[in-house]
Amino acid sequence: MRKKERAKEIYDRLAKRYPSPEPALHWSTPWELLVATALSAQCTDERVNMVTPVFFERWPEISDVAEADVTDIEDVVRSTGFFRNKAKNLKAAATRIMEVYGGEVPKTMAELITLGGVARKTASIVLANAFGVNEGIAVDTHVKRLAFRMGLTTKTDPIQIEKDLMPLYPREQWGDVNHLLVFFGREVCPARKPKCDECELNDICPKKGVK
DNA sequence: CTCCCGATAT
DNA sequence: ATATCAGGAG
Repeated sequence: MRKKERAKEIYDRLAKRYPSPEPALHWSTPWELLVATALSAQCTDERVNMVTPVFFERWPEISDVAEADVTDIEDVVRSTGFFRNKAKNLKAAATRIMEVYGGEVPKTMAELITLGGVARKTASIVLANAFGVNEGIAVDTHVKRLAFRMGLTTKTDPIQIEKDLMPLYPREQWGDVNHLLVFFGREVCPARKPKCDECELNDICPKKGVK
C-alpha cells in the first residue's frame, strides 16, 4: 500500500474510533490553551489539568501573569517539570502579548513563535483549536512515535516529520491528525507496550510486533 | 548536541 | 533503577 493511501486509511479508521476528537487539556480561552500546552512539555495532560485551574484562579488575566513574580509562577507550575523554564517563558510570553499584541493572543504561526517557549508544536495546537486555523501539524511525542511506527516518516526531527506529514493530508484535517494520533497513541500504541494484538491498524502497520 | 526537571509506570 | 510523559532553547 502506498504511503498516502495508508495515511488516509489511518485517518479514516481513527476518525471512526474518535468521532469528535477534542483536546484532553482543559481550557476556555486562547491564552488558557497556550498556557496548558506550554505546561504539557514532558508532562501528562492529567497533571497539567490539575495545575491550570490554580494558575488561572491566581492570575485570571494575561496582564496578571505579565506582572506576576516569577518565583510565584514557579511554585504553581513546579509539579509539571521544567518549572523554571516554563515560569520564565509564560511570564515573558504574557509580557510580550501585552506590550506588542495589545493583550490578544496573536493568530498566526509567525507571530506565535516569537513568544517565549512557544514553537511550532504549541502554536499549531493553539491555532487549530482556539482559532480554527490550520497552519501546521503539531508534532508531539505521540505524533512522532506513531508517524514513525506507521511508516509515514523516517525522520526524527519534529520539523522534518511535519514536512513529511503535511502533504499526506488535506489542510482541513491537520488539526484532527494531531488529535487522532495522540489519542490512539495513548490508548493503543504507547511508547513502551504497544497493544498490537488489539490494534485496528495492525494489518497496515509496518512495525507490527516490532518494538 | 545538551540542558531543563517533577511525577508516574514498569 | 529506568523510561516516559501533548517541547523548547542555547
